[in-house]
Amino acid sequence: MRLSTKGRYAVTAMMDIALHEKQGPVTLADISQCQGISLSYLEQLFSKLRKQGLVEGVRGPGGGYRLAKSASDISVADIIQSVDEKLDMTTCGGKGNCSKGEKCLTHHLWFGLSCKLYDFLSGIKLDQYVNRPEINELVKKQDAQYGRFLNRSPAAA
Amino acid sequence: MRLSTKGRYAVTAMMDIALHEKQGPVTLADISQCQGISLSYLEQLFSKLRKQGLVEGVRGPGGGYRLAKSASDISVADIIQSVDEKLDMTTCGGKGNCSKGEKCLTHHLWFGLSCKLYDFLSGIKLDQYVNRPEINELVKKQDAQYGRFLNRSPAAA
DNA sequence: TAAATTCCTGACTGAAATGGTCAGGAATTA
DNA sequence: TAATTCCTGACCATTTCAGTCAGGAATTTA
Repeated sequence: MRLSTKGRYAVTAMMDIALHEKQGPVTLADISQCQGISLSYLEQLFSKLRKQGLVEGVRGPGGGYRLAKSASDISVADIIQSVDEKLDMTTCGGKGNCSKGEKCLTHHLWFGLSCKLYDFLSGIKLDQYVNRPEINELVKKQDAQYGRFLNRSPAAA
Repeated sequence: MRLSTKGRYAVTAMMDIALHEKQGPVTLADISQCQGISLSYLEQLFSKLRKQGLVEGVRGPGGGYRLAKSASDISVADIIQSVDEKLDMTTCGGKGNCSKGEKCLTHHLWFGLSCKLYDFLSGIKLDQYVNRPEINELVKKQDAQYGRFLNRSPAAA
């Protein structure tokens, strides 16, 4: 199992897109500036997110990334697994052959922990935060601050 | 937040001690052999666990490490925090000044996630696994396999 | 058609964390 | 005194993190 800032960057970026779904595709350049993440690093992360079918890219002016499924179908676990590989803490991958073909002493601990952690993170979907009033306040304020979506044609949405 | 194999090593080692509490102090050499963790690396981890008051060392022959509190008072969160620093996923340390003095877009997400994750891992105590029959089967089998606690004086316990 | 925009890919890099090695000292027991 | 075990600190190879750079492909707009 791995849970680092890499996964946090990915979730943060996905949140940014989810919060601006109505405005059409979101550019990585915007996310980079507003969330303080290097553009090239974002490109690496989105390459993985795209391959996992979480986002789709739109090229050309007015393009960017948009969610490939509904925000209610994208969980934190999905995102972290896309960039961080796995949420499994057993050494045996759940097979139970960790110690000379048998389960090691801590197999039950790690297996149970992995399952619960996965269930927990799977239960947190992007849309749970999109419609909160206090967050939408923040979104408006910060979009104005950075001048996002000012010269965008309405057709893009 | 960090959740890597380092924390898993620490929890695994603590579990080993908890499972052998009745036999007296457990040597790092035994843990190293049975759990497949480098002895010197264990020494580094236990230096931190000791400083956090989770274990106490007993020097000299017949020595080793024992739990400094009851197994029911030691959680997975305690152990991971001892070696891995923190279980906080916010960039601001919970202060809410992540974006120019205000909360960043994902503050609520990370703050809530950190709290829930901490509650979750805090709820898992070492003793939950010690008394399970299927685990005690494993312990006996593996202790025999490695010849643990054979030439130990009863006084040690 | 030309230019601008944006995604997309791959190679490369410095810094940090991981996981481990080694050497040696301190306390305790036999 | 000798053996055992904790304890400390320095050191090291490898991997991961996070970012840079260069350049190409698709698309839109002028």
